[in-house]
Amino acid sequence: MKQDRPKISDVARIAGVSTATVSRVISNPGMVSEDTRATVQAAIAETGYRLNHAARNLRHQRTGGIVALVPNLSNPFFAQILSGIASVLVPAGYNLLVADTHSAGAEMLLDYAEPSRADGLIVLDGALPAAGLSGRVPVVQACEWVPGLLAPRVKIDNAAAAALAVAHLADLGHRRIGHVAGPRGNVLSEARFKGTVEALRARGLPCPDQADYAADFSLEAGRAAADRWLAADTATRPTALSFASDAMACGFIGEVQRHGLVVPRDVSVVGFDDIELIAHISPPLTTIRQPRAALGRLAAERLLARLRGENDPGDDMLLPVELVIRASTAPLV
Amino acid sequence: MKQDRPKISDVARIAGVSTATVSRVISNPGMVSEDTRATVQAAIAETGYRLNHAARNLRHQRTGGIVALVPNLSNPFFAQILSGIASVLVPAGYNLLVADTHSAGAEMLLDYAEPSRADGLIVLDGALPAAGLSGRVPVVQACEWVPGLLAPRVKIDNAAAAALAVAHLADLGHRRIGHVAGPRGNVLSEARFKGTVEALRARGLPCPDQADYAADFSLEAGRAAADRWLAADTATRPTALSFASDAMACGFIGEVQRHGLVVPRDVSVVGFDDIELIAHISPPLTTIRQPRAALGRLAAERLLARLRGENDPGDDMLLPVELVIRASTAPLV
DNA sequence: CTGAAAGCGCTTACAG
DNA sequence: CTGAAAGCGCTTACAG
Repeated sequence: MKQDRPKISDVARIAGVSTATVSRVISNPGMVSEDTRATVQAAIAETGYRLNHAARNLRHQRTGGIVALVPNLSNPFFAQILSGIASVLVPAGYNLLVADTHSAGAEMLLDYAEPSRADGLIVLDGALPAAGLSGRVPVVQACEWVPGLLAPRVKIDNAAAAALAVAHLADLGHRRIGHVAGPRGNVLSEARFKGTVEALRARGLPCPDQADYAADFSLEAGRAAADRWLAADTATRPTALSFASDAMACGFIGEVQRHGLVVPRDVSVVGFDDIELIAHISPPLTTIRQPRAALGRLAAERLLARLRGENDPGDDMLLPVELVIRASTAPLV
Repeated sequence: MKQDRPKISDVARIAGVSTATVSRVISNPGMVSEDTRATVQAAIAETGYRLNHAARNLRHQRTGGIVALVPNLSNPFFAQILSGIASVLVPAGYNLLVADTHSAGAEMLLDYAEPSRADGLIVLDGALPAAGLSGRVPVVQACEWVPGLLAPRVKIDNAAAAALAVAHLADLGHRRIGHVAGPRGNVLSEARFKGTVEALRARGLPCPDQADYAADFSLEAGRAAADRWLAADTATRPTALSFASDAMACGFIGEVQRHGLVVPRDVSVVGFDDIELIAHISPPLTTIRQPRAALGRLAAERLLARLRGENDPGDDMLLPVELVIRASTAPLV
C-alpha cells in the first residue's frame, strides 16, 4: 500500500514511457498514438493517478482561481448571482473564491487582486477603490460598478427599471409617489433615484429635490423609512412608494402593518430585485425583477473571454428587467 | 519599466544576497540578522515583490484552499455561517472556496475532496455520500452531518432546540401542538421531529406517530404546509405549530394571512434559525436562534487545528441555542 | 547567520 | 509520434 500519491513519473515508469508522454495523454491526447495512449491510460487507472493542480498552475503561470468580491454575503440577492457565476466558471476549470468586502479589510482585497492568487476578478461592489483594482488581473464588473474603473460592466439599466415602478404607480392613479433610495453615494442608489425623478418629471408629477436616502439596502433601513413616512403629514405624504431594494420594502411593510395600516389600501409599495421571499409575505410584493443568474453567467463568460485573450469592446452590457405585479400595489382610492 | 513580476531572485540580486536569505526574510525573519533583513526588505519594497503562492504551495505540498460544501447558497442561513468560516480561515492564510452541492454533480464534489485542490473540507450538507468524503483530506462537519462519516461535528442539539419550541407553546396553554418537519431523511428534520415528539410525550400532550414532512426547508414548502393545515378539521387541527425552518414558518404565515386568518390569534407559529428577515415581517416571528457565525468560526478553527496536526478528540461540539419570543405566538384563547 | 543546490510535480520547445 | 532536459518560483536540509 503506497502512502504517497502517485505522480506523473510513477505512471510513466509503469507504462514504460516518458513523463512527457504521460503529460500529453492527460492534456493533449491527440498528440499521442492510440496504442501509447491506451497503455498510459491503463497505468493511470492502475495507480489512481490524479493531476497535481499546484504544479500545473505554477508551470502555466496561472492560479485557476477567480475571485468574486461581494458587498455582503448574507444578502440573498447575491447568492443567485454567485450561482450563475459558478455555473460558468466551474465547468471551465476555475475555482470560485468568494470574498465578502464588508468583512475583509482593504489590504486583503488588494491581495485578492494579486495575479498569484487569482486569474481574474468579478467585482460586485461599486464602493471599492478603482486604483487598487486596475492593472493587476482582468476584471469584470457585475450589477454594481466602480466609477472610473475601466472594465466591462454587466448590469441592468437601473434608471429605466426605476422608471418602470413609477409608471406602474402612476397608471394606478397615484400622484404623490415617493422613492426610498439606497445608501447615499452607492451607484445603484443614484441611478435608481435619477430614473425615478426623470419618470416623475416626464409625467408632470411632483418630485423631490433630494433623495430620501436609507442607511443601506437592509430590512432595518426599510423599517426606519416607515417611521419617517408614518411621522409625515397624512395629507401630503406619498400614497405610493418605490424602494431601491426588496429588503427595504419588506421592512417598510412590516413596520406600517405593525402600526395598524394595511398595504396596499393605505399605501402602495414597489420593491426592487425580486428576491424569492417577497412572493410569500403578505401581501406579496410588486417588484422589479433583475435576472440575477443571467447577470452572473454573463459576467463570468465575459471574464473567461478576456482570460482567453479575446478582444472585448469593453462597453456596458445591459440586461432586461421586468415589472412583476403582485398585491402590494393598488389603484388610488 | 519591467513587464514581468519580480521574483525572489530579482530581490536577491538587488540586495546582494542569496535567494535563500530572501525567502527567510519573508517567511522566517527571525533567522536573519537585522542588517541583512533591512537590506532585503528595502529590495522588496524597491521591486514591489509579491510572493507567488502557487510556487510556495507546490513546495509545501499544500493548496492553501479550504472548500465549504453548502447545500444551497441562496439560503441566507448559510451566508452567516460562511462569514464565520471566512473570518477564521482568511486571517490564517487560507482561501475559502464555496461550492453549492445542489448545483454541482457528484464527480465535482470528489474533485473538491482532492488534496491537490483543497487542504481541507467543511461539510454543511448531510446528504453527501460518506464514502466520497473520507480518507482524502481533513474534514469537519458543521450544522448538518453525514451519517457514518467519522469527522468532528460542530452543531446544535437539534432535539433539545425543538423541545424548547414545544415548551414555549405548551406554557402558553396550547394542547394541540403540531410540527412541520423538514424534508424526509434530512438529519436535521429527523432530530427536530424526534425532539418535538419527546417533549410532547413528556408533557402528556397528543403527539403524531408520523412526521409532517415538507419537500424542503423553503418558503414554498411552508406555503404548502399551510394549505394542508387550512384543509384540516378546525376542531382538531393544531392551534400552534413549530417549523423546522424560519423560511417554512414565513411561507405558512403568508399563506394563512392570505386566507384571512390572523397570526397569532388563529394559530401560533414558531420558526427555527432566526434569520434576519423574520424580525421584520408582520407579526415578527418567534423562533429558535442558532449561533450561525459561531458555528462557522468553530468549525473553521477545528479544521485548522487538524491541519496543524493537533489531536482532535473527534467528538461532537454542541453550541447553545436560544428561544427568541416575538409576536407570532400567543396564549391559547 | 548565510549560501549552493536539490527538489516540489508538472509542461513544452527542441531534437530526433 | 516520442524523449531528454530545462524551467515555473519557491523552500529547506545541509554545510560552513
